[in-house]
Amino acid sequence: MIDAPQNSVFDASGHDHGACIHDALARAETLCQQQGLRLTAIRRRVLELIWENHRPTKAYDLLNTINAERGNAAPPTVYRALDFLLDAGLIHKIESLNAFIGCDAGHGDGHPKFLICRACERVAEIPSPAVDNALAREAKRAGFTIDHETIEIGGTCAACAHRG
Amino acid sequence: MIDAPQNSVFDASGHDHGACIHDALARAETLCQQQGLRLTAIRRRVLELIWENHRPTKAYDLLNTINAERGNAAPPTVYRALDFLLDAGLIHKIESLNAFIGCDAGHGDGHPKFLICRACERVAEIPSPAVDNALAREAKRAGFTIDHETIEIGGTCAACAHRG
DNA sequence: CTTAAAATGTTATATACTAACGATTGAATA
DNA sequence: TATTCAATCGTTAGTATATAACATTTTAAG
Ligand SMILES: [Zn+2]
Ligand SMILES: [Zn+2]
Ligand SMILES: [Zn+2]
Ligand SMILES: [Zn+2]
Repeated sequence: MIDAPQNSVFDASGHDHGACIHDALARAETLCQQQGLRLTAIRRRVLELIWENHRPTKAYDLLNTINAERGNAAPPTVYRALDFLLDAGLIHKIESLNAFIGCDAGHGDGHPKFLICRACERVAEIPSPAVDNALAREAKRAGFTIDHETIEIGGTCAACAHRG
Repeated sequence: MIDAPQNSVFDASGHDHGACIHDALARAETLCQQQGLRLTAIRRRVLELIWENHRPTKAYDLLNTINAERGNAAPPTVYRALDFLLDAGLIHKIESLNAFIGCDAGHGDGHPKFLICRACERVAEIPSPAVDNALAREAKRAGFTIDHETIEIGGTCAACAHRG
């Protein structure tokens, strides 16, 4: 029997989730300060909820939580916060799930790419210069100028495959 | 001044659209015969409308057209046809647009990949073994088993860039 | 302070999709 | 050919996702 690979992007062992959330928010604070953006209470709370979940999170789930806490949120409340966080690069939208996930900067210099496990719903944001380069070549061949890439790979992570 | 490249996947010059639609439907008929699938009137008409449009087409636009023609279509009418066509591999869903486009078999042996021009809304389905291989390597590194790939590249096609 | 821009509250609506169930069609087979 | 059973379709209703429009509040700058 073979163990799931260590160092897998899906490997959650040794994940201190409290620190994970804290770090993500600290990064957000820093980025907003640097860029002169305002991480208001709502925006911060939405980002925090997404990181607490640490999975692709639906807008209306956020809405329900916010409403339970503050009682007066309508869809625009959440969608505006999400738009801000998207523009700031603090979250990504997973188009194939209509859901949002915190950016862990895993895309590096390139475009974001996601491995999405359908079993555990976890998502890994992976860098891949090789993929970016291959796509850049294809685009060039077609005379196409790339603005944005949606790359979402669905399947099964090592832990879930191992688990059966 | 540089002309847009010929042979671009976006190059529509010399495109006989009547023949294009006809060929797509003929391919669909053949495939369904081979696979024992039933290309019913509704399914055929939905596929035809998508090819007539030759752009990512929204479910409710199809619904409105069908309703104008037959008067009695509800959302399930169209969504069932779309599900059938998706399962048969005759169309693809563009997740980032919530829209559907005819499969021109451009994905070859690999997973479908799309270049999507935001200016003219045209879509090119491109093969790219290099991209597939690079993604396969990334997945293997993570111990991840791929089921499905959503690869949608947004930007500007050569003709639109050339046009200004 | 005053003021203008940004952010939020609020209501309403648009768009995308699915569940459930009965009616119809059509291919297989008795 | 009559039976029958599964696939397809019609219909109603409801859920899920997202945005438009405008009023009010908050914030930062002058
Ligand atoms: Zn975490
Ligand atoms: Zn998993
Ligand atoms: Zn055509
Ligand atoms: Zn174009």
